[in-house]
Amino acid sequence: MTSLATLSRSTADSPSDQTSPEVRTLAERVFHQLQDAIVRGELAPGSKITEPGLSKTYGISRGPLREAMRRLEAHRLIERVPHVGARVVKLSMKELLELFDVREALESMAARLAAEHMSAEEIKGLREVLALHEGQADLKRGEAYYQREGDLDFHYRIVQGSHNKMLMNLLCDDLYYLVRLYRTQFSASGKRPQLAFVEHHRIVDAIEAGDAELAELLMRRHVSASRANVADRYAAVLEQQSTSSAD
Amino acid sequence: MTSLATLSRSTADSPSDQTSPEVRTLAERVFHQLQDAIVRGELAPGSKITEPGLSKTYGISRGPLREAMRRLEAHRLIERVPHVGARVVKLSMKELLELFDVREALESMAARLAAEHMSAEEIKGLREVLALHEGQADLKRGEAYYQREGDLDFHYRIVQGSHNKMLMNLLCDDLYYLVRLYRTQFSASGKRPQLAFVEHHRIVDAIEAGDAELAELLMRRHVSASRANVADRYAAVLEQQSTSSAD
DNA sequence: TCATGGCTAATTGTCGACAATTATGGGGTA
DNA sequence: TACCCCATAATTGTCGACAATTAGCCATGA
Repeated sequence: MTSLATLSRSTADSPSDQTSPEVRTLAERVFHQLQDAIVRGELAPGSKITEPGLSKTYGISRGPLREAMRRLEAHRLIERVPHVGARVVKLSMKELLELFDVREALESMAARLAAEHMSAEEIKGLREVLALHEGQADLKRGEAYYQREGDLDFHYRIVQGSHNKMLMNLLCDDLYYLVRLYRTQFSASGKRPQLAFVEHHRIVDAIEAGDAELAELLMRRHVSASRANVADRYAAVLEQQSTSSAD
Repeated sequence: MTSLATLSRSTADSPSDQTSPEVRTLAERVFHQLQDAIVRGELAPGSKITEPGLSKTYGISRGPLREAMRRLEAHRLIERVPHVGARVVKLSMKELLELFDVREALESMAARLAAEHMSAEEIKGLREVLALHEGQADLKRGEAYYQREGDLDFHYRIVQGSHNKMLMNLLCDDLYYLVRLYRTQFSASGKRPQLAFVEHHRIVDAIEAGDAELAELLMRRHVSASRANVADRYAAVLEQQSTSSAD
């Protein structure tokens, strides 16, 4: 039972007949199904998706399917060209770094607002999330899958603690799905769990103390460090490629 | 000839038969038409919009119309409830202040990136925009319509100067339309044009000097001051209401 | 008078078919 | 052999009709 499931949409076990809570229309259901399929990597990044194909796969007509695809396009999970077709988005390293810049801006603001508006119960829940993930990290130190999902769990809580609905929509409904997509696409192996944990704790400390400026600064550094980590790894890969095969 | 028209979508004079540049499908055309109609206030905020009604108004079938409405929903210009209907979004003061917080986060980041990446020609264009608006502000000091549109023009340039496509999409395609909607909804009369001009110039100075941190800080204060201005005016209105009519 | 029940009308959701556009492949020519 | 043009096929865009759900209204009863 993934802890993230309690926060994000219901990630049911059986992907076909999930009678989700408030999913009352075919278009919405297939939207969530496609969203999951893309984020999980079942639909390969860059692969072309065709309306008749999906229509047969999911057993629905092209009408609601097109509406679902419109929503996916709005969430930047697929890219469409009129009269040509749609394909699953494929994040380049440049776009990934852009995504980190946006996250840095929005999440630092979220941390600041969270320090101002989070209730005692919310902070308590936040600490519980941290404790839970710490235990998991002890159990499976190398395998970082749960840890990474838990990382998003943590960020989810912060954003919700900001009590800013627009921020919640932007981050939770849009950007975090792109983050998850990136993690499957690049098979991101989080290298620095201990560091991230320490940073998480300090952020919560600042929030609990009501120190908005400090919370903002720490979250900013946290995201920035994550970005630098990705950039460094990418540079290393490029270096290795240029040495192994003379360009 | 509104200067903003050169940057945003083509805001044609005749709203009916605008054969826009790259608008190759009915759904896209009616999307832009509806977007303009909402932002201009022709479709009143909070008013219910019905599919058969719009279908007759724009002379198209409900299929492409629904896709256009999906896009409007994704851009937060309309709100839909399954099986019930859609209505034009009506920004509450709370949501407006939330919007300002998001703008503060994103635009300060944009200014920082602009200071790092903007080319000499782009900065030159930015200065020209400022000079143009300054002349306009001299001509019509009280009436702030052009000035306000020009204000967005300035911010547009900064965001584009960031060379961050994700940032550009978020701000230019989504948030700025909400800003324009707010200005028509609240008939925002910009009170502080001189102050804004000074702030704009200082931001450009920082960008030209390549001082990313300063540009970020100044833009942050600029948006924050604008937010405070709105909040103060709103508080004043509330105060006046509570004194005139005993609540 | 007010609450409740069902009925009607309107709107939204879904579907299948047709039209328009684009990609693809083969054939012909320089 | 390489390039260009055209015909075909597949996909996307659009439309009208039918089914499902909802809101409003009127009648009925306490």
